[in-house]
Amino acid sequence: MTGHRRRVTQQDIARISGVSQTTVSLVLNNRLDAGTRIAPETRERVLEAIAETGYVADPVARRMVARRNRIIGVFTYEAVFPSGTRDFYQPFLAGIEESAERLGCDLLLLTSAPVVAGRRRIFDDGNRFRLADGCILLGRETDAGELARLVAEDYPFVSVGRRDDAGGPVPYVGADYPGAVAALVAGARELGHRRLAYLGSGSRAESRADRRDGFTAALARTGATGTVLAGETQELIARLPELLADGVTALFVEEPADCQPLADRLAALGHPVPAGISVVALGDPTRPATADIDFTGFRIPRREMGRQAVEVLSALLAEESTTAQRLLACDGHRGASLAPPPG
Amino acid sequence: MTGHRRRVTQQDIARISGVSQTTVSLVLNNRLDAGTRIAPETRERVLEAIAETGYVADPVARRMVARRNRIIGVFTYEAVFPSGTRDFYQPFLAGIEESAERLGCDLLLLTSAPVVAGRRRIFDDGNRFRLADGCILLGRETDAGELARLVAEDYPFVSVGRRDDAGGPVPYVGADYPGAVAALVAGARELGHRRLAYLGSGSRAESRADRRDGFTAALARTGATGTVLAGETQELIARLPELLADGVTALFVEEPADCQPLADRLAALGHPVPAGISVVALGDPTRPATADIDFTGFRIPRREMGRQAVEVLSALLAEESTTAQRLLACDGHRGASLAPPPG
DNA sequence: TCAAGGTGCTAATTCGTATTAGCACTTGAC
DNA sequence: GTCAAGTGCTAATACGAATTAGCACCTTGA
Repeated sequence: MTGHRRRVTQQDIARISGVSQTTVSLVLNNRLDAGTRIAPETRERVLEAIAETGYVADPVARRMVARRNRIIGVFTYEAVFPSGTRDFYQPFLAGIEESAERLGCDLLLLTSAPVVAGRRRIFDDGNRFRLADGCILLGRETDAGELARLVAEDYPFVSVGRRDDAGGPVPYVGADYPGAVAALVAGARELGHRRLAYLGSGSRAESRADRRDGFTAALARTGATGTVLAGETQELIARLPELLADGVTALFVEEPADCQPLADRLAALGHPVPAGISVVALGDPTRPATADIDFTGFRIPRREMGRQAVEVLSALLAEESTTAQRLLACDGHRGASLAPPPG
Repeated sequence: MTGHRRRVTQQDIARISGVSQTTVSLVLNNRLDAGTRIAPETRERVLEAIAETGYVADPVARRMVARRNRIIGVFTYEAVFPSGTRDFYQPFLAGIEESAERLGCDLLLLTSAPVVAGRRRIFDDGNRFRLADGCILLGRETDAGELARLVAEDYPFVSVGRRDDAGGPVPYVGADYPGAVAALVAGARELGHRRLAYLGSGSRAESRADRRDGFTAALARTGATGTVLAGETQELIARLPELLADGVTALFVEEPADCQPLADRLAALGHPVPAGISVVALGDPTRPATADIDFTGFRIPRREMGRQAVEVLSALLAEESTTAQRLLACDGHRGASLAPPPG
C-alpha cells in the first residue's frame, strides 16, 4: 500500500502538466469565451494528465462555487431496498433511475437521514439533502411541515405523488386517482350496480384521499348511492355483513392488498366474488399480497411517474418553464372481479 | 417565486451579534478545548442570533473542510432497479443500505456510468465514482483490468463477492462456496451417493469457479467419484441421459434456476426427484425462477454480505485495520430434493 | 519604432466553515 | 514595576474548484 491516499486535485493536474490550476479549470470546463484561450497543445497535455490520473472534480468543492452537481437526491420516508414495500416502490425507482441515466445524473440515496418515530426526517439530517442539486420525494405520507419548509426555502424538489399546497404549490407527478376511480364507478353503474361502498383506511394522505374523493364525486355524477368505511383490514372485514345487509353490490377497495382477505370472507358469507358481489381494487398493492382472483381495477403508472418526476426536477433546475404539477392517467385493468349485480 | 434567497451564513450571525465568524463557529461546535473560551454572555448573544435567523450550517462547506463526503458509491455492472436480476441483487442492496444508514453515509448509485458493450464501465470518460469516498462493487462478473486499476490506484473499494488478486489483494466480502458445496457433498455421501455430477456454466467468474472447485475438492476427500459438465441450461438438459447411463445419483446444480427444468426433464426420463435421483441447488437463483420442488441446497448470506462490505469499506476509509477479505458461511437449506439413492 | 490588438496564460479572489496561531488585555505574585 | 499565567477573542488560512481581471508576449501596420 502506498499509505497516503489523497484526492487528485486540479492542483495536481496543474503540476503534472506544467500549467496553473486556472488553466486546468478552463480546459475542464471547455471555456470558449473570448478572453480565455488555451493553446491546443496545452489543452492536450492537461487532458492527458486528467486521463492518466482519472481525475474527477470534487462535487463538494464544485458545489461551493457553482450550483450544480448532476446529483439527484432521492429521499424516501422508508428504507428503499428492504422488502416489505419494496415491490411497490421498485417501479418508481426504476423510472427515476432511467431518467437519471438518460440525463447523465447520479442518484444519491439519502440513507443517512435518521429514522425518528419510525420515519426518516429531512431536516433532522444535518441537511445532507443539500448536497444534491434537487430531490425526489418518495413515500405515501409526507410531513406537511417539512414540505412547507422546502417550499419556503425554494429548494428544488419534486414529489412523486400529488401533494396539497404547503404554503405554496408543491411540484409533483401524481396519478389521477379521482379519474381512475370515477371510471370504475361508471363501469359499475353501467353493469347495473346502484349501491356501492368504499372501503378505505381513513388516512389523510393525498393518495388515499384522492381515491375517496373521486369515489364520492363519481357517486353524485352517476346517481348511485354509496357508503364510505374507514378502518384497518380486520375492521373492514368485520363490517362486511352490515354492508351486505344494506344491499351493497360492489366494493371499492382502497388498498388492493385487502381485496383477497375481503373476498375470502365474502365467500364464507355466501357471496362469492364476482357472482355474489363485485370487488374493485383501486391501484397496486402497497404491501406484499397474493391473490387467487384477478381483481378488476387500475394500475398506477409508477415507472412513468418516476421518469417524469426526474424530468420535472431537471426542468426546475434548469429554470425552464414546465408543468410542475402533473397527474398521469391510470390504466384500467379489466379483471374478473367486476360483474353485474346478482339477482 | 422569491427569486434567489441568500443563505444565512456564520458571517451574518457574526455581524448581528458583533463578534467574529470564528467565534460563531466556536459557539456552534461548542469547542471546550483549552485555548478556546467564550464568555457566557457572548455565547448567549450568538445563540440568540442563530435562533432568530434560523441559521443552519451549510453541509457542503462543512464537508469541504472535512474532506470526506460520507458518500459511498455503489457500482453495479447492471441497472439496479429494473427487474430481471433485481430479486437476486435486492438483498445485497438491503444490507448495504442498512450499514450505510447506521454509519450515517449516503449511497451514490453510479447511474451515470456509460454502458459500453451492454455493461457499465468504471473507467470511462465521465464516470464519477470518485465523487464517493469509496465504492462497493456489485455484480457477478468484474472486469479484471478495471479491478487491477482500482487496486493500483489504491482507491478504496470493496467487492461484494470474492475476487482473485488483481495485481494485489482485492478487498471483498464473499460467500464460502467451497465450504457450502463440500457440506452438501458430504451430506450426499452419508446418504449413500457415490457417483455425483456437477452441472455448471463453465464460467470463470469467481463465484462459479469456487463452487466447482469446492465440488472437486470435496469429491477427493469423501472418496466419491464425479463428473463436471459445463454448458447452458439446454445443453445440460440434453446431457442428462448420459449421466443417468453413467450411474450418477446426485446432481449438483450451479445455477439454482436450472433445477426445475432439469427436474422436469428427469421426471420425463423416468427419474423423478428425489425418489429416482437427487438434485442439489448451489445457492440462490440469479434469474427469476419458479419451482415446484423445494430444492435442498444453501442460501447465500446476501444481506450480511452487503452489510459487511460497507463495514469493511468504512474501516478502510478510516484507515482502521480490519480483515479486508472475508468469506461468510452459507446456511444449508434442507429441502426435499436430496434423498438416498434409489435401489 | 512604437502603438494597437490579439494570444495564452496566471494571480487573486470567491464560496462557507473549521482550525490554528496568536494578539490584547487582565490579574496576581514578588 | 515587571513577569507569568490566564482569559476572551480574532486574523489568517485551508479545503477544491470557478471566475475575474489582467499581465507578458507576440504580431501587425504605419
